[in-house]
Amino acid sequence: PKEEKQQLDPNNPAANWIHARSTRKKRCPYTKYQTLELEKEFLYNMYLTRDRRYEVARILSLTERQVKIWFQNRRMKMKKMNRERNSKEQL
Amino acid sequence: VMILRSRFLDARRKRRNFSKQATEVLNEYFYSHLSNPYPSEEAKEELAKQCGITISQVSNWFGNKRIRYKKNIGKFQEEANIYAMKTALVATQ
DNA sequence: GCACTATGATTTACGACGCC
DNA sequence: CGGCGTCGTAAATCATAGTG
Repeated sequence: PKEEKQQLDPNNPAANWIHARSTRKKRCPYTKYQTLELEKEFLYNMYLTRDRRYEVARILSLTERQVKIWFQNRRMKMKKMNRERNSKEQL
Repeated sequence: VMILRSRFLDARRKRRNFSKQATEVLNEYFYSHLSNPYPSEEAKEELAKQCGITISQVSNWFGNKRIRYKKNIGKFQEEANIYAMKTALVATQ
């Protein structure tokens, strides 16, 4: 039938899905203090103004880009937590 | 407050390994889609249902599997052969 | 029990794409 | 157009489960 496609790569199982950006900055875990301050700021408001972002970055010795991305990730985390919470309450 | 909160959140790291059958299902999908092991949202839903786990857990499993496979293909060769043979058997039936 | 590995989950950092 | 939004992911790391 139609299993010939599988045989195309026995030893080379299509390493096509190897992305790997060589220029990407290595992940560097934030300190407890940095995380705590970021969480406090997030509690205050989930979205940063430009000025708050500048301030937070300065205080925590992070770049504004890092702070921006941290908030983006944190919002996604919250969304995921809410999703799980909702599905549990449905039982 | 934040300490209590983080403790609560860390409790989620309590885990149990997936059942043998669930791992079986996930591996079958992974090795039969080795050229593109990225299940669609629908496929994830189906796998989650079959395995009795959440969609997030399916995503986590594939994320971990892809990177760990890529990092050491040799280590997974035997496993890959087993599942390749398994799907080949199914195809002949 | 203890050291070590396997494994599931979480955390940084982007690319792709969307909206204003 | 630029910049910040979400979404899905890579890769590293964390924390615990499993194993010898």
